[in-house]
Amino acid sequence: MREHRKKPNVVDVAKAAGVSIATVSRSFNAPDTVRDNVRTRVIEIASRLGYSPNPAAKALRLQKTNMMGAVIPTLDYAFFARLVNSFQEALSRAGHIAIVITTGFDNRHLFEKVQLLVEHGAEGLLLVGRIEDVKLRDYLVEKQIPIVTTYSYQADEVFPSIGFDNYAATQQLVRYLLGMGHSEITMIAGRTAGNDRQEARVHAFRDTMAAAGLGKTAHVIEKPYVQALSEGAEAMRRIDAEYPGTTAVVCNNDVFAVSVIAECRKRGICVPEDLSVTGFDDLDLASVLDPQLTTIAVPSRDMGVRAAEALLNAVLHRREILSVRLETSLVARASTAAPSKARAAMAKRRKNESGKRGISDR
Amino acid sequence: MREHRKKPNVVDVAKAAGVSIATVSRSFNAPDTVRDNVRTRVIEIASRLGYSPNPAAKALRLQKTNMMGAVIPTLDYAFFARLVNSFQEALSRAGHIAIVITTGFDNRHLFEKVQLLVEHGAEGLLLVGRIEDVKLRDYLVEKQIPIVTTYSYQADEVFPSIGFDNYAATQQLVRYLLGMGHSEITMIAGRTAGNDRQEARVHAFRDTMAAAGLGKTAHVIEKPYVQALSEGAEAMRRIDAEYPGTTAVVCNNDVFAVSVIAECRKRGICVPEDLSVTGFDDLDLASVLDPQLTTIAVPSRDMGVRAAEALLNAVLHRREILSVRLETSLVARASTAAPSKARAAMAKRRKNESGKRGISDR
DNA sequence: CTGAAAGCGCTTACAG
DNA sequence: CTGAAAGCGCTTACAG
Repeated sequence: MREHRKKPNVVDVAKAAGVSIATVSRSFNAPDTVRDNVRTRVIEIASRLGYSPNPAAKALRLQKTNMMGAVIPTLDYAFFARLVNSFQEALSRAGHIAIVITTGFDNRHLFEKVQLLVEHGAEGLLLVGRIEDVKLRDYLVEKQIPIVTTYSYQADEVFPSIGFDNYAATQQLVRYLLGMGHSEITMIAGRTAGNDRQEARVHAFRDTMAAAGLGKTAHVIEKPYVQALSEGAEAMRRIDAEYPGTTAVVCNNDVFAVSVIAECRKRGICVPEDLSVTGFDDLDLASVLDPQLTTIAVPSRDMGVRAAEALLNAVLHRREILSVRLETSLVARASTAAPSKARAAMAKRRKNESGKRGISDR
Repeated sequence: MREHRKKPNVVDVAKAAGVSIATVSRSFNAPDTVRDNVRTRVIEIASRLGYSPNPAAKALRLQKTNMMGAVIPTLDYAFFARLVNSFQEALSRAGHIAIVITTGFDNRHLFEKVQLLVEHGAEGLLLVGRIEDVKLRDYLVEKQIPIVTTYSYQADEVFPSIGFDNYAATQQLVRYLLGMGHSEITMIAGRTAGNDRQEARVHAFRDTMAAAGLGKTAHVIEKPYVQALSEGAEAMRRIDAEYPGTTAVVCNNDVFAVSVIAECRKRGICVPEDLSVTGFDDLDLASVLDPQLTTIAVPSRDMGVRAAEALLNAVLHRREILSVRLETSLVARASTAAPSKARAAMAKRRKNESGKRGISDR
């Protein structure tokens, strides 16, 4: 007996209550302009009929959807899940709602995804990282949609960013390792193509090593972010084979680091005695691993909340969105230590050899 | 010079192209009913003007928003993030989009959250777990919104569910431990109040232990899901103090398990030699921990995809949503082993004592 | 192939 | 305090 009743609208409620549709509307949206007993009856009847306002009609009339969009690489990586979670929470506190879509780290379709959100009514947009696609940039400027890019802070950009300085964070980390006495370091980076955050970190790494006269013993292995849990291990095997003098591995996310540490365990390499390992992001798990992970703490929650607030202010009060540079911090834990004598010696030997052979990683 | 141009609509495009608004609309929505050169020009002009259809107007006219809602406890737990991720991916493949909202594990406001989604245009809903709130149940029935509850499979429910059998999964796990020789086991459960999944697992645990004549040495500690990473450790400290005869700890999620293992390390308790530990969910990290975690693999991705498909079929083709019972599997890894002799002896001693003292956990 | 017109369900200025 | 009416921006049956 599943009859398909048409859902009731203002007209139905008005008829049932013996008032005009204006009064029905006002009973909900301007309660104090309606006589008490009338309002009470209208609301009573509306709820009995199972009335709820049609969102599309309301949005059309009010020119307001109360929805913000977020396009992110994936929710399967805790960092982004956390970002979206705080974004969404902050929005819903203001009666707004988040519509979210993922790119799967494939920015070729970023434009499409953005359009999809806009065509579904997003009034503002949270994106991740710098927008490289020129057509997308034009589109966003043209449409004048409030937008904030998160993750990387960048001055002098058309679009406001709420993020942190990836270069500085990596620099701090590398200097920390150098200070401990490491001289041959390998970075496991995500894909740098079209990814300003990874690019910045790779540059910071190379620059900092070069400044210390260690340009020759600064290696970079690029790995996709997807399947990070197996890619890290795979990278570790390459390090063992190609850069055995490495005494510290700088991973550009915590998941790579976890994977590297697991692989080390398998191979009998002790962390941090034989090899120091660092992560990036400071996911919750970083502090329960064995050894606990030295990493960069990144304000993911803060980014989400601030992005939400900025977009709300833009949409609600026409307020301009200002870029914000948030701080990161180096969290020194147990996965890093001074290189052991033996390893250091090996590193030195290696360094000389590769110097002779003129090996470079560029 | 940020003039605020009104965004162009069909009328603007029509004027600019010298056609009627009907032709503009048709150029996009029924291209082959418009003469080639006319259509080309219209589309050209539309894109030059930066036209894109107003989502609210379209939704109102078509009575279709192409949006599905998901209300979940949080995105900060990998299990739910994964669920939503696959849900959202499957939806967007069909040109639909997900709007998501979290409850923060507080189901008191579930009804509000559901309403928020509906009032923003959700045409179908993914929920987690059994719906206890009677008013919410009435509301959903009244509104006839396609809905699927995920996580727990339940026959004989008004609302279709796509999930698995929590009771059976836990039963399998406990039997596995019993088969190894464990006789005193403690379960760390999430809050059972208003949570059918936790309830089912606690029941399965008690029943299975009782059936083995071990009702007296089956302990349950209830902990909130939030901050699972510290709650697990806290629970472990209680186990050490209150149930020292415990030789196996059954954690109702992997994060509890990780936390327990970390606490054990701190206290010099060897896993699995001194203590077996199991998880639930089989998060990615379960296989890179040390020791690797014995856990229950749960089809979170599959749930998300199937929920999306079911809702799409319901909305697009009026197809009825059928409940689906998915399989879980026990993944036996290194965090479980037979109890050591010494521990077993201690467990036995403990058991006798508590038997004498008539201690029970009910 | 194209256009004029109706109507989706609201809210609100205007009039009373 | 209340109602009649306009209009938000679309799509589509109808007529030509």
